Amino acid sequence: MWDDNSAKNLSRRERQVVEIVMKHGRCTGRQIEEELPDAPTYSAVRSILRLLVEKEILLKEHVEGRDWFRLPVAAGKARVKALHSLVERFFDNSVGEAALALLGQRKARISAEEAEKLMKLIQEAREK
Amino acid sequence: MWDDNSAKNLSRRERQVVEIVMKHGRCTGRQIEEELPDAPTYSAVRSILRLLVEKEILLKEHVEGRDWFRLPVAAGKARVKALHSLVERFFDNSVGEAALALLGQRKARISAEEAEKLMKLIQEAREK
DNA sequence: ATCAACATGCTGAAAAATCAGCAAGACAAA
DNA sequence: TTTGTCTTGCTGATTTTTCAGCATGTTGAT
Repeated sequence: MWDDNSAKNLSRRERQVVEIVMKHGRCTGRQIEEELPDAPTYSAVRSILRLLVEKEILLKEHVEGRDWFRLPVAAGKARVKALHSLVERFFDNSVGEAALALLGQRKARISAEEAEKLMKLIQEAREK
Repeated sequence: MWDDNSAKNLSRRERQVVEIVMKHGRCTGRQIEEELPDAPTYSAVRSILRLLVEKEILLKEHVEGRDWFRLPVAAGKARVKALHSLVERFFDNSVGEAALALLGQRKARISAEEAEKLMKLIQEAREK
């Protein structure tokens, strides 16, 4: 299910960094430094990033004198993968149950546009 | 949002163990040893379990001469928590986006009953 | 009661992860 | 050019995690 480069085998800090990158799509080292809980020095952040790039878990692009880090796969794919894994592990592969849990949260708020798209998806996913 | 006992701050091995426990609801040390990738000795597994219990991330029940480990919260709550965490981490807290990703999967199939409930939830979550 | 086959907790060593300091490169302004 | 501010990679020390060995406790069969 998960190969060795997968998020499953990352250390705590590595995981935190990858999650930040996932959230934004792409980040600079400084951005990560800001968002990291109990942030260490920028040097330390760079060390972790260097490791992650070496392991090919992130890739680095040098643009206008700055390094940008992002996932080798499209962010969208990575997210879907994470979601899929969670549904498998905790919801016995039931997309419906997971969706219910997700939208059933009291503070769940979605835009009108999203609501419309969701309605359409539900119709499509509905078993005939 | 997350206190120090949260899954967010677990080390690699700790996380792996907690995930196995989550999957089964409750396990013995031997079960965990079996399912752990690159499993170390049983002693090592016990050490990790001892740590997790100490941190109150798992709790231990002694039944018929064996220790059983499980989550302190009910499985249902743990699921919602995991889902919530994923939405926070990967979807920038957007329930709508996560729901779209979830239901947008090609193989997503839901029952008519679920579809109905979901429609209702969407109406409720929709921003006026 | 004795033995074998388990289970368990503790301990300290080994390995991995984390981190700050430092030197150096790029760039812009003075 | 010189200065100041940003960037980056590397290094090795510190801290955390991981692990196996060992002593002890429990269970159940003979």
